This record gives sequence, C-alpha cells and structure tokens, in this order.
Amino acid sequence: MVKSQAMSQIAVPPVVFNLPASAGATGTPVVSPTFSPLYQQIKALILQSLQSGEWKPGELIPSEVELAYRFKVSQGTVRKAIDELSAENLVMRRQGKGTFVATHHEARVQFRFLRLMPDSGEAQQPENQILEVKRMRGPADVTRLLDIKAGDSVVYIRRVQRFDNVPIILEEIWLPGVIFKGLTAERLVEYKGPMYGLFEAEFGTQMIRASEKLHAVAADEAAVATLGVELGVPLLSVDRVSYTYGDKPVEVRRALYLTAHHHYHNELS
Amino acid sequence: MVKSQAMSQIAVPPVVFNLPASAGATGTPVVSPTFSPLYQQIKALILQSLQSGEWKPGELIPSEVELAYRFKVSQGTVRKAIDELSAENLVMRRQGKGTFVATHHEARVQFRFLRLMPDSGEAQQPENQILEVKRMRGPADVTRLLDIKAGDSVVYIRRVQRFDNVPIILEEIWLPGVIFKGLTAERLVEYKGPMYGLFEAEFGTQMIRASEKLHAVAADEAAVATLGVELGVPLLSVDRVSYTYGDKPVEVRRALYLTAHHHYHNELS
DNA sequence: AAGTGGTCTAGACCACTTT
DNA sequence: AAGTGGTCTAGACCACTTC
Repeated sequence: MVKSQAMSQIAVPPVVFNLPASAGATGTPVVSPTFSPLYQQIKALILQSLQSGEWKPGELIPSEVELAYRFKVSQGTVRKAIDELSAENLVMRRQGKGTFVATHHEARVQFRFLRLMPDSGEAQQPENQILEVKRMRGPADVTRLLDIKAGDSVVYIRRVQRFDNVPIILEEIWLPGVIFKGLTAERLVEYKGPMYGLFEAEFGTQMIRASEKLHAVAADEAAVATLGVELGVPLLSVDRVSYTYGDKPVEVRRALYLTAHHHYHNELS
Repeated sequence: MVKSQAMSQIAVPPVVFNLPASAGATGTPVVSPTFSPLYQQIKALILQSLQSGEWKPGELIPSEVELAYRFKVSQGTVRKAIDELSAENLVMRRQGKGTFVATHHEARVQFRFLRLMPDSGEAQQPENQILEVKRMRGPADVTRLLDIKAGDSVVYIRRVQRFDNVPIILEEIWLPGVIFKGLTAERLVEYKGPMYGLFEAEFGTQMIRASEKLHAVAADEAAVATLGVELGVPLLSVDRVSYTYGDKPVEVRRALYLTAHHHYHNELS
C-alpha cells in the first residue's frame, strides 16, 4: 500500500487537533492550497500539543509507535518529525527511556541562553538579586519588539547577577503584562533557579529561542552604582528578544556585562 | 538479507580509502575496539574525501546512489551520513542537482563567519585594506592556540575592514607558516572576495568552524590610528580560533569592532 | 526521459532502560 | 521480558533539474 504524497496531504487547522486522512483513502485528493511533507504536518501537530501544554516541560511524550498509530502514519515519519524538534531543542530523546519535552530546569539549556563565561575556569550559575519589579505602560520601543499595542501594560524587572558574589550583569527585563499577570517581586526573589524555569512552570510560557544584538558601550551611572565600575568603563551591552512557540516575542532584555574577567562565548559553524 | 550492525562494522583506517566488509559476509565478525553506527563510518569516509581534496569546495560530490554502491550500503545509510554533513554545513544539498562541497565563495557562508551587522539596513560585504603582512616567530599564546611548537613560523596579517568606506574593524591574524607558505601581501591585496575563499582556493585549507570570545575593551592607540576613534572609546574585542577538518586549529584572530552603528548578531536556540 | 535529492512505508534488528 | 529510541535495508513514488 503506497500512499501518494499529495493524497496523504492532511488539513492542519489552526488549533483543533486533527487526525490525518485515513491511510487507505483513494478518490480525488482534497488538494489544500499549501503543500508540505507529511512529516512537517506531523511536526506541526506535535508542536500544537507542546504549545497547548498537553505535554509539559520535562514530561515524557508518547512513544514513536503510539504517535504513529495516533496520526496514522509510519513510525519513520513520526521519527523524522521528532528528529527536527530535537534538532531545534524543543524535545530531548533518550534511548531506552523516551522523548521528553525540553525544560529550562537543566544546566545545558541555561548555558545556551547565557553565553557569559569566566576567562579561566568552569562556567557556573550566577546568583540573582532583584532590584526592582513594577508594572508600567510599555515604552514604545519595547511594545514594538513585543508586538503588543503601544502603551500596553508590561512587567518591568531590574536585577543584578553575581558570579562568586561579584556583580557582573546588570539587566532590565520587560514582559507582556497580559501573560505575566501574577508575577511579583516576592515570587521572583524567593524562586531559586533560572528565571525561564519560573516562566515555564508558573506562566506556561516556554522560551525556545532568542535573538541578541551586542554593542560595546561605556558604563553609565546605573552601571557605576550596581557593578561597582568607574564611569566610562567598557561594558558589553546585550539586547535580547526571546520568543516562544510560533515565533511570538515574549521578552525584551537589555543587559550590561562586565567583561573584565568574563567573555561572551560563541561558536560559529 | 539483514546485516547485523556488529557484523557490518568496518575498519576505518586513518588515510587509506577502504570499502566496507562485503555485504554477504557471515563468519566471525572482526570486532574492532571502537564501535560506531555504519552511517557514522560512511560519514567519516566521505569526510576523508573532503579533507583529501578528492572533491573540492564548490564541486559536486557523487550521487547518493553511487556512494551507496561504492560503500556497499543502502542509499538510506549514505543519506543519513550526508544529512549530518549537511547539518554541519560541510556540504550543501540541492534537490534535482546533487550535493556540493561547501565553499566560502558564497554570501551565506560569509555571514556565518562575520556576525557584524549595521544597526539599521541590510548586511553588506566589507572592503579590505591590508596594513601589514610578515612572517615571524609565533608568540607563545598564538602557537599554543594553533597547536604548533613554540617559536614556529607564522604569517602575521594586519588589516582594516570598511563598511561604506568607514573603517569599522581592525584585525590581526596569525596563520601557521607551514600551511600558508606562499602567502604574500601582494596576493592578499589583489585578491577580491573573502579571505577564507583565498585560503580554500590556494592553500587547500577549508575553515569549517570557529570559536569566538568577546570582550568590551577601550580603544588603544592602534585603534585610534586606524578606526579614527578617540582613546578609550568602547570597542568590541573578538578573539577567534578557526578550525579545519579534524578540529585542527589553523587561524587565530584578534579583532576590534567599532559598534557605534553596528552590532554583533547572535541567535540563541 | 533520465538523474538527482526528498518523502514515505514496512519490517528487521540493535542498544539501552525499566519491570 | 517488554518497551523505548537508534540503525539499516529495500522499494516505491514525488519534486526538481537538466538533457
């Protein structure tokens, strides 16, 4: 039984969970306006389940065999879909155990999102100190980056991160107010672990990729006050926009890195 | 005819081109001390052909069917090997045409190795100005990074790169003297196009990945002289080590980027 | 029409983990 | 022993490019 690609084209509605056309279908194919390989459609369906929270970060997703049965495709096709999700770091495969939803409660993931390393020695987790948390109307440049309406409410966070108790990073963070309703200074202060872990666990928002722009800048007075450097000292400015499923921007960051004894590490390939 | 993985284990000599054990082989398997999947062994063999120059940058490599015949494995196994090489940007697949060896004579590749973008507007190719080329005994830190003997000969290059005729990058480059014997200032000046293109075309050395460390630093007198900035202005320092096949380091770079109107772009995922 | 890479299936077996 | 992901094969057909 060989299925034609065009015939096995399945409708992928925006939200509704949908099974593919029955495997034995013959007749006139219902040609949809947009073509894509079967495994891409399966990938999109799995992505929906990830986004909807059907499988939460850290959890086991159904086995390849089960997904193949559910979607009425071969295991190989499910495999190729999961292969891509794995390459994009959205899931993690473990031979013999299964496939797990990626989570920020893992050192590996955190190092992907914090590229600052000591010039010598091992990479380590910084400690947070929250300086300020408030709700405000988003500045124009921030709301534009977050793709929300001008003047919409945002949560503003200001914090310092320390390595070996030395302040190295001064950071401002803006989050869409609608998504991060219940976020308070207390919760941020008491939460141990990476901030993105808090976001995924308590706000159902998974950061899956980010785009950064780096500049060398001179220390301003805020940096002087918090990083203990002199005015004008060179600092690495890192502007970040983070995205969740569907390439939706959900965080804007502006950080200043003191790179006297640390560096931003990047692999080109 | 089903082949066991262990039985199809093939010897992968360092240089000699070798065919896998015959497909129908039964008897006692010659268990090699290191195990690896067949497709990884095929990948290693293809890698050898790339490294040896059997297929040069920009050229078409044999089709999957032909490689499968040559290695006496299925097309699917060759496919998986090439899939990985493609993911690592060592080859480029083009449906209907074939698989090509990656080359630095391509805009896409060049942007992978130069992350500096204008804050607004399109990315563009910079223009080179060679300031100095000489052969010298490599400084200790450089020879250590290049994994050559202390005091070994290196080629030293100093250059400025301009965007829209404005000097933005001041760069020092060290190359192993043994590999880049015939590299002269004249050749560097007259060569149009990316330097890595020259390296691959005339020295048979393909840069396939690089590791960068970024610091924010204050402009020194060399930067003042060449970039036309004032002493102490913040600059982005980029220390790079580039690698060719077999993770062999073949270039050390120290660059200063003027980031007043440009930024270093990075995608985290 | 012929050749290339791209997709899809079905089935077998392997390596690893848990029961 | 059973279940999971990982490897390998063989064969079919599709999409794209070139002749």
